[in-house]
Amino acid sequence: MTEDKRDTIREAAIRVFSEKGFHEARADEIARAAGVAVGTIYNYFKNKEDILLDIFSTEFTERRKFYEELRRSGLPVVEQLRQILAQHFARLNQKQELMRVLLRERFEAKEGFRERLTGLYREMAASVDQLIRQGIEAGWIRECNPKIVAHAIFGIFESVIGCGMVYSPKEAEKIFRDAPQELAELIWRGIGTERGG
Amino acid sequence: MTEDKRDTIREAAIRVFSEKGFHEARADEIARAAGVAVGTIYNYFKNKEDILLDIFSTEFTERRKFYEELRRSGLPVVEQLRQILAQHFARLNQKQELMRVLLRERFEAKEGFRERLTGLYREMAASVDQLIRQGIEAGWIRECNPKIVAHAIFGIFESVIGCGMVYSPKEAEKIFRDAPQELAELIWRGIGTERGG
Amino acid sequence: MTEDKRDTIREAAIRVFSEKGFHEARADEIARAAGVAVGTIYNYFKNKEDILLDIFSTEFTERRKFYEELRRSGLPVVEQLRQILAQHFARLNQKQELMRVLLRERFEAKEGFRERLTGLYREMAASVDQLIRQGIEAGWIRECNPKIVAHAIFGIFESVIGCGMVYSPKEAEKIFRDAPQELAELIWRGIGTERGG
Amino acid sequence: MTEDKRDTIREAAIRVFSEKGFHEARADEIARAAGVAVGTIYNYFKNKEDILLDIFSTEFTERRKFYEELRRSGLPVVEQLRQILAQHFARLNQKQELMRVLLRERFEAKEGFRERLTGLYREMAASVDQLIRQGIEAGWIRECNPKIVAHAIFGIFESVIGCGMVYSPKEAEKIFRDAPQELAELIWRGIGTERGG
DNA sequence: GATGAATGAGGTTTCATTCAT
DNA sequence: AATGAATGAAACCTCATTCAT
Repeated sequence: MTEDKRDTIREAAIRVFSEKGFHEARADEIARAAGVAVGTIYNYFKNKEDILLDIFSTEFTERRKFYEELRRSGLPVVEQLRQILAQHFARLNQKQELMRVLLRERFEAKEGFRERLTGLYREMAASVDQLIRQGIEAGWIRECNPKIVAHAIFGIFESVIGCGMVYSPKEAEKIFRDAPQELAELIWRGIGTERGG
Repeated sequence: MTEDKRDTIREAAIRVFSEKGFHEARADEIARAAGVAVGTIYNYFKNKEDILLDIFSTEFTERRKFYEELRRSGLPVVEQLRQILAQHFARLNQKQELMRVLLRERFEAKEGFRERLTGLYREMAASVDQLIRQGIEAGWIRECNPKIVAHAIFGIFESVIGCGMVYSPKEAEKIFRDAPQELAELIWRGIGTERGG
Repeated sequence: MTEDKRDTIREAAIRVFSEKGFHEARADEIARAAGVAVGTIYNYFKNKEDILLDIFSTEFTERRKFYEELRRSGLPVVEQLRQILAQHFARLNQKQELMRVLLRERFEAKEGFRERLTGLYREMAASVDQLIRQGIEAGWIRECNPKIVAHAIFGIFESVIGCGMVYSPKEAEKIFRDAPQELAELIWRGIGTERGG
Repeated sequence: MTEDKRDTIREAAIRVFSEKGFHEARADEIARAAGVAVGTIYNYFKNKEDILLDIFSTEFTERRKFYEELRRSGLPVVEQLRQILAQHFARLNQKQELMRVLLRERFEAKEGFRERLTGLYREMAASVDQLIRQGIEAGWIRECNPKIVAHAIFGIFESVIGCGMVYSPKEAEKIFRDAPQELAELIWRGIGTERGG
């Protein structure tokens, strides 16, 4: 099946981008990592940037789906937020390479390309923003600027990836293990009301 | 004076890197922005990477100095942390372009280069880490993993820059204005004990 | 076949190097001479220097093979030397451009590169050196310092190329025609014993 | 005195050219070797090429003077040739760096520049050529093509320099010591008549 | 006359992308 | 659909030369 090959290439690209960064990643390295010829990449993607965009939109499509399901779930707001945190921390562990790529290349600057990335980003933040608003209305979350706080929460997620790139694998492993609890605690205390969290 | 020229070039590079990102920034664009010829850049810097490294180490040297002065100040730990937050938020506003560069290029991956950057990063995080430990001992900060929390705090700072890059200038301005209070609040609630903060 | 292309590029480079000298030869000129794009050169050679090295080692490999065959031929020493002279003079005519390159660039000085060239050179001289020693033992060649004389013989060969570069083509042609006899005579008288040569 | 400075620079250039070759020699390296600023070089020489040309013409002017004095000396032809050999071998030892430069850069190819160098070269060869003709007429030198032989003699001189560049300093020293006798012998036997040499 | 910081033309090399097989 | 050799635009950087001091 043809979608298979596209996936293979994307996954290979994630590994290479994660290792070298988008700009230092060479097309033939991605090809080698994917076990195909360079030319094959261009049968499935318009160009290198297109792979990166696909990585982002694949991930963000999944997230969007998750947010929508959550929204339709009818669960209490606090529980929804709790699940978002849980979900994010889980992915940080399971998909470290992907997360590195998303973290690093999120501000990729080429004309027209960045707009699409930031668009995806804004949309994702908006979901959390909305949830926070509802939490405030419901009295579970203290009065705050939901947009700023939503981004701060993502900033906290990203700090974990950052640690993973800055410390030795051994130290990083410890951090990855403890971060979910630590940071969920930080966030809940940070945004909850006295009766909430 | 010759240090002037080096500064001029570094400042110009910050503007261009901030706009285009390190990899998309062309040497002659930096030169034009600095009002010098391309060759002149290379009289002051070994290569393009060397400029980026200089940007980081100039900034991080300043930060280190600030941390050290603070440490020697004898101020209570909470006050020290408060000043660090204040200082960081102030810089976020005053030096947006510089902060963008630091945020974006912090994981630049070229062999040997990344090690130096991450070294600077670790060192900076260690200062805050230590402060948190002292805060815990003094009973102003709740029991937590200081390393993880230190990085989370930087993640929160960075989320502001991220906002600045994702939203329109007008929206960004609002965010930059409100973020310091909002996020200081988030952090204090997040890490303080009941009696602290 | 892919070896074809490498050969084509090497031959083109010989023509350009011979005309302009290694340093004045531009990569795109070599490409044009080879009828390929610049990039193609770098699919077959690491860099410009690598082409030059390849020119030398291709030629010197051939020479070495010739010397070895001769050595195994069981021919009398004098006959072997005679054939070496004949062979060299023949090549001076047939491969003037190549010989110019070998003459000119033989002392190319870049770190690590020169060592490889001079190594090839020493080896070639050693073959003749050894032959001269045998000739002395056999009584066909007068007592002399074989190493110095071996190099002198190569110096004599090279003087022909030098002529070819210093005089007009018409004059050069005459020189190339007469040099073999003239110089073989010079050499035999110079090194032979009364009964030898 | 101003001629002093010009000499200083030329001598420094000889050292650097001899070490690195003309093309790899940097202007500021020459300046450093001469103990002057780069700019100073250009007060005395039009450009880098001009220094090389000056090296050649200084040397060749001296040689020409030597040849002319010899010609006017009224010495027998054989003695004149003997002195030329002696003189050349002496210089090989005393001015090794200079000789290396002359050997290496003699075919330097830049348009218009090479013509001037080869002109100097032809002229020098012509002197020996003429001497050989006289030697033939006088019956001291065997019938031969004087132009070819003249160049061969220079080729033999040059082979000594070549040795000096190819072998270790220790080996080279031995060669330099023995070469004059060895090669004078080679030349005399090579070109002399039975009663001559 | 001496200086050396500034200049900028130009060369080597890389690497994303194409396209004939 | 897959291949990978060929392409050539484009970027970094060098370094001979200049000229204001």
